[in-house]
Amino acid sequence: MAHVKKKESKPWQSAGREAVARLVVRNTIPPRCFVALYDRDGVESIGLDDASRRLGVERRRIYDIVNVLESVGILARKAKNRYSWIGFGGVPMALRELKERALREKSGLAPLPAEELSAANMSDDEDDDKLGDPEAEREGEKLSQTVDNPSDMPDAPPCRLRSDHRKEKSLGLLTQNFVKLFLTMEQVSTISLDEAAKFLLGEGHEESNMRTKVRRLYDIANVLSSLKLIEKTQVDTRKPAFRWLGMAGKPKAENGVTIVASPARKTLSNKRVFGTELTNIGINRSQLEPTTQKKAKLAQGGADILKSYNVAAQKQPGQVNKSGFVYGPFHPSCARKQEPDDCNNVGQRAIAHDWESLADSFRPQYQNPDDEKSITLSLQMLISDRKILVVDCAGNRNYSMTTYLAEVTA
DNA sequence: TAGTCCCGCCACCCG
DNA sequence: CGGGTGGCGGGACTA
Repeated sequence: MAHVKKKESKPWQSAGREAVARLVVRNTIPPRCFVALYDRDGVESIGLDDASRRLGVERRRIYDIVNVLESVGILARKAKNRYSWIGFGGVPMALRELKERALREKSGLAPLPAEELSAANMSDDEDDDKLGDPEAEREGEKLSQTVDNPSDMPDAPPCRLRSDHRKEKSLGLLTQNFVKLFLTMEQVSTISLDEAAKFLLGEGHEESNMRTKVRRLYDIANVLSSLKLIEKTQVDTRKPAFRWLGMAGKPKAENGVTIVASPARKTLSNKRVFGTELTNIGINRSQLEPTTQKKAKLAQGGADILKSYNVAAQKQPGQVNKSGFVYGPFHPSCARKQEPDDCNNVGQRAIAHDWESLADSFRPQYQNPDDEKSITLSLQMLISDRKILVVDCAGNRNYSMTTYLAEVTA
């Protein structure tokens, strides 16, 4: 549709804008901040307004992030302005689903049941609920935004061309297609955004389309990088490429304890040799279907994807009852006001695995100044699946940092 | 200078 | 018509 935009340059956008001014105007957050905010116990429902307010960014930015997160199974849309948090437990199944679909697309097999609903046949709501739980799906019927057959003629063909066009260019679908590229390429371990754009755009694309697509891929890649699903590598001096990490980017020891990576080595220690991850399947990239054909096949809702694990993923074993913890001497009101890209104080579990950094940056305020002397935060962190226990130097008082951070960011 | 990505306009859709 | 959503591309910034 390529609407024509005539945007006047804002004064603060002019070439003479100072760097300081840009810092003030800057209105984005790293996606990891979003995840850091919500990836913990007790988070089940996410409001976009709430996210926008708590992260201090404009709503528009939230849309981009949640669309990508939804595409990889971390979020599920429940209703307008509301998402349910699935967490990283939802990623493996979402990836499996994507992989399976990519395989079927490649082999020309009949689509999965959910795929039989092409984007053209699917209402927005079905699409929205593709990652949702059964509860949300039932709710979806009430929230239906169907655009099918808006006319009064029962036999009239559905009129949805524009929405289809919009949908097929959606960031969510682009994310899934981008991920599928990783899941189906074999002979190369990395892919540049230019390459990805060419695959996703197909032949005969204009330069402007390419630029736009690459812009969007940057957006997506940044989110996926923050999730540690991919990592940026430098193929040559200028052209970066991205390598698939998959769930390998989320190290877990066999006993289920999250491995702590130090800030200095985390970018390396979290790596996994490409080609060994479960999600990397062997398909020659050259065998990828023509993009036009692929688009049609990819335009599916996948309403069955996460139904089964959605709820289960939110309640993982090994969790400690939150009520079993008591607050330490910290005052929960120590606000999380730091640099926009500093999310450590919001608490992270699976994205950064950077607990040491978290400990370093954690600066609690003490209700009683004497406590600061008596309680040295050695921050031994006993990490269960979703809990961090902060043990004081005496070793006899445990505080739930997760609980604490929940309060801080509330 | 190419790569990166912030930023917000505005089209689209629905109630 | 208003509000939610999000595609899109200009252009500032960075390496």
